[in-house]
Amino acid sequence: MDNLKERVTIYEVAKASGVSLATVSRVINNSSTVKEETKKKVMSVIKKLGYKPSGLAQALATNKTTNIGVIIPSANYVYISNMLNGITEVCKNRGFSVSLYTTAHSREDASVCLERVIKSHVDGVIVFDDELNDEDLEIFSNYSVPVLAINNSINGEKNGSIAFGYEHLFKKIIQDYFIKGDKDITFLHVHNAGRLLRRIENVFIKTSLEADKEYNIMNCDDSYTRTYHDFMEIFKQKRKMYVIAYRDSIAAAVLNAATDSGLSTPDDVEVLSIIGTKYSSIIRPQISAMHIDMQEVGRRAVYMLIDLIEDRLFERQYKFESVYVKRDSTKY
Amino acid sequence: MDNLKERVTIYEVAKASGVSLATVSRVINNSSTVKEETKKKVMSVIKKLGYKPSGLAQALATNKTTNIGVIIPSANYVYISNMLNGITEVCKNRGFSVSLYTTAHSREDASVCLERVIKSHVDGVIVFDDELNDEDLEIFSNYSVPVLAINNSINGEKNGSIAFGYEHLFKKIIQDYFIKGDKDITFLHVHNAGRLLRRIENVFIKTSLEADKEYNIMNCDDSYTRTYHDFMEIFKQKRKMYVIAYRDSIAAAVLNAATDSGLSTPDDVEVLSIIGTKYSSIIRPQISAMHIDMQEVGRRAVYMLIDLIEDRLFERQYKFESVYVKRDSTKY
DNA sequence: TTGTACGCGTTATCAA
DNA sequence: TTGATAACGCGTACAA
Repeated sequence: MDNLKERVTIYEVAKASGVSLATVSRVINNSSTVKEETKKKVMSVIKKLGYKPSGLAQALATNKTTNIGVIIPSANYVYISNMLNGITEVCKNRGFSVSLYTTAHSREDASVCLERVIKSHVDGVIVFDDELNDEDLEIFSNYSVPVLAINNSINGEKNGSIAFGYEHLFKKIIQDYFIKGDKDITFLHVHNAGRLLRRIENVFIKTSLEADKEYNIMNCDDSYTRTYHDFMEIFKQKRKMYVIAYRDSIAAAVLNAATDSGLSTPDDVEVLSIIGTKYSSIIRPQISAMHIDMQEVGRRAVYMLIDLIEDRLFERQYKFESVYVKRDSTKY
Repeated sequence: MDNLKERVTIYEVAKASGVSLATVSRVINNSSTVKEETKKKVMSVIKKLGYKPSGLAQALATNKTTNIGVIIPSANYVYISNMLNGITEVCKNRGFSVSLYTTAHSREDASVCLERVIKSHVDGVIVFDDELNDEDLEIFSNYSVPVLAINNSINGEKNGSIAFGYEHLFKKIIQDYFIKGDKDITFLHVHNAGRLLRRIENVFIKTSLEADKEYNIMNCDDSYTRTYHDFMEIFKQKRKMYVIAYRDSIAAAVLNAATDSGLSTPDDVEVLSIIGTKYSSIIRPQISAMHIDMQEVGRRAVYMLIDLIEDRLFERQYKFESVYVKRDSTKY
């Protein structure tokens, strides 16, 4: 047991196989032609010594890390981990490794996070954190790090973006409900849940005003338990509601509270989830929700980013349109 | 807009502030004492030029990357993303970055994955993938990379491990049910779901034999939809079952199928989920499940790994005991 | 086909 | 308190 086994370097391989380190380098990179004989010899020495090139030194020499950074607010949400899975899948196939950075909704945090990404020399960054603004992201342009922004606008030569089409569909759902529905609509406002929610909230307000309808905005914690308890109270008084929730777990809190208060869905209480996941159809009653395949978003993001890195991304913008799946939590 | 802005190096900072690069290095590392005056000058130049030290070059020089690798089968499961969140949280506070590697249940994949981790020069690895065996993990010892294995045994000087206490509790639950329960128990066997499930399955078989009870093992896909459909068929014939599912979504599939087949829970159908998450209590009927706080596991893993890296981890083993929470999907 | 020598951006060990 | 200078492990012109 060598417990202080030092890393084998290219130099030792060279010495052991009686060639120069340049030749070893050629062998491991399959670059210029090396005589078959020496190649075999070198390879066998590499195997025998268990030599693995240092990614660090390679990166320093080539100015490429084959490492991409992923910035997310938190790894804790289902739709984010779906996306993460798509990202890691493609990265693995394309020979990139993934570095994870979370901002956790804190502004001070964000700048520290960005600094670290710069330091780490990633070849490119996928940003899925709409609390980061253009100014924040500009730092990447300053260090010429390509950025692919998901659900977040960004300008610059070396950047691309993936947009989510929620607003248009959302507006249609609301308008449709104004025509056919029989309840006031309550929008659950979550503090610090990102700009996407705020944008949708604005669409909600605008659409309501245009249709000359009553509407309610209600503050709500981003926690299943708290929301459940809040609605247990609310349902003591209000017995008819159409509630718009940001995510499935919040929607489930409302639905469970309704059921536990003896209300029926969708007759008394209707709930729409904005960001649907697989849990939309697992939870009963099944939740009507808007869906975007986040795993596919993750995959696409990597494809685009790699093209960006290799300077051949021509379509800088990509849009994922959401799909509305009506289930049992709403009438329409 | 400089769109080909080169990275500023320590050398340029030195030149611009009229000192040697050694002094600049001292300033950024707060190492040996630098005259306050020159220090200020250098710092202002650093700010003006927007200099950020290259993590790569630092790592090469110091042989420390402040980067840890995390190996997981997939990012797509709730309990894994919970753990991931704990990991990233602590890493951020301790100044480490996180590189994510997934094996996705494929053996060929695994070795490629391990190679990459070695190449990337991480200071340590957290392995949460119980399909990786000791032999696989030995590669890390060979390159003296400290490993913290979660739910996976590992030996060696530079290693630590976190174990999950599921078996003992599970055995008690089963034995208890044999005494009070009124149904045969069916264990859902998922192909390739890891050794944890296999271990628990073995406990199940052994406990059943000891108690001289009937038991059933049933093959099952790791998919909500498929399992749901399978059980819709099963419930046409069998009307009384106690089912043990690996995770919440599978448990939910059984429960929903039961409900949709007109069966009642827990009178007709009882379901136990082995790895409970927050969805255990969101899904209705609420799922009786065994729980381990995976976020805390993630945090602890990082603490232990960093201690390992810094050679001061004295308690090499840590065990998280699971807790059984009886909810509405079982009688006991 | 192979080897020499320099560069990548740092840290660290000497002297000064 | 500072400045040369040698590592760190590799890629790559250029020369041979």
